[in-house]
Amino acid sequence: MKCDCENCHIKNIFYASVTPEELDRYCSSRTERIVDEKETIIRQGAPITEFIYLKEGLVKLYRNTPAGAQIISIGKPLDFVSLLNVFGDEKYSYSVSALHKSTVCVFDINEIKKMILENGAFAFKLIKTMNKASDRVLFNYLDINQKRLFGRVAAVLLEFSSILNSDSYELPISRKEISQLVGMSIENVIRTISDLRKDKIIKVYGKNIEIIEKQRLIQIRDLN
Amino acid sequence: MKCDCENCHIKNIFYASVTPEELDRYCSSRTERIVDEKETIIRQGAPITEFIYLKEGLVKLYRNTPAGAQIISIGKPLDFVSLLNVFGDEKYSYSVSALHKSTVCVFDINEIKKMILENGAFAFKLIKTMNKASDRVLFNYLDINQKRLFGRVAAVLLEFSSILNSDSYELPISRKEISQLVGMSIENVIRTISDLRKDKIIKVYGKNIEIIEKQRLIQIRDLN
DNA sequence: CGCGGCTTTGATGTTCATCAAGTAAAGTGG
DNA sequence: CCACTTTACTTGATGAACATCAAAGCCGCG
Repeated sequence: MKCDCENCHIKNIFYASVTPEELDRYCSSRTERIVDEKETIIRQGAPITEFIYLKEGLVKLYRNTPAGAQIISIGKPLDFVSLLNVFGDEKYSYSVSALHKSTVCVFDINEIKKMILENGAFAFKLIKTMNKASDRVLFNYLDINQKRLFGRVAAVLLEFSSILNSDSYELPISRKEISQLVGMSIENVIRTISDLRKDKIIKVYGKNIEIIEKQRLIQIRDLN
Repeated sequence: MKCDCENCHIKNIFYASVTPEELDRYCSSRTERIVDEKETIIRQGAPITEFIYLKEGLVKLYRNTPAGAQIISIGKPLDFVSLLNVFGDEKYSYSVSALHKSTVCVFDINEIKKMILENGAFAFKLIKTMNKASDRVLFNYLDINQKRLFGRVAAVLLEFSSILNSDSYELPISRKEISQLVGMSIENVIRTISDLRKDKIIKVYGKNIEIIEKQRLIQIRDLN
């Protein structure tokens, strides 16, 4: 398989200081895997043997708890999927599954480890990238936590608008999953969406969302 | 200043594969700083020029938001204080201040960067350690979020019991700070502590807490 | 066609924030 | 050291935000 991905983080990180042999090894240690919607990419509790990167599509990171499923983060293209604690732990503490048909790049984790050990520039850029990624997840969570129902739902709708780069899109997740993402009951999530519809801030046809009054939605997000 | 700290993470990380010159450089680039209770160690918004490590004492990581202060995590000895995004960002996105008189070890961030670039084994162990640390913060937050008032307060009381290694201790933080840590109102935090006292699960004299029925407190944490 | 899961709305009760008001404790200036 | 101010703490009362329960419609799938 050729290394033809323009925007690949790993490759760009690697390019900074790479010998031809290293690039060869990088290319041959990589495999692409296509996963269908709803397919599981990483299973909570499974041993960590791979380092995974989302080339295309959309995924959710979540974990099962005694109180039910909890969605930790939505993964966009060019995000690491092996986001948290890949090197610090033996087993995954969360699951990842595809929201759309997606393509992931898979490396043997020992290959990445080797690269870290042998190539300091790669190690440094990887630290930087992983730092940024886990920071984003944590602060997103901290932000959501300060908001109430309306603010949380507005934040989710705007986040997908930003990810999908459109004010009119098909929701990649169910109402129930929104409730698992914002940590509130499904009934109240639905009620909130209905209220936003009744106030003509959004239009809703099933899974299709159209943001009508973006400024008001942003206000609701920021003031609630 | 000598490198005499038995348990120092950085040093232990470094020992794995260290030349005498490297250890020398490590020692000379380190400075110890003693901070008083309530003194600020890191200020949100300040440029990141140092890499900081908590040798002794207790600190809080927090950030200021439009909705008020929010405590992100409590830092114990041997924790990194420069926990999140030290390499990924230009400025600190949170503050750190001392809850007790504390001792921190300070490195020039460029020295740490150099070590990463030049010593792969150091880089790998640092990644591992940072991964674990940010994981702990995130999952602690995810856990707290699934609990209600009683469970959250019980979790905080038990966490300090574990950190201070005793069932009878002086609370290192105020009631208000507990409320900023668990994300609930100060009045309800106080009410909850009072209720636990009335049920004879804990004894309270001002800042002094004595856990009487630890098993029940653990139950309250886990079932609420 | 019928079953199970997802969605929706209404009704009800719980959990929690907020307001109010007072006490205790800790810092401040004379 | 004392009067003064501020900050932390505490309890009660009220209403808002939210979860839960109930019932019904919808949709996909075997």
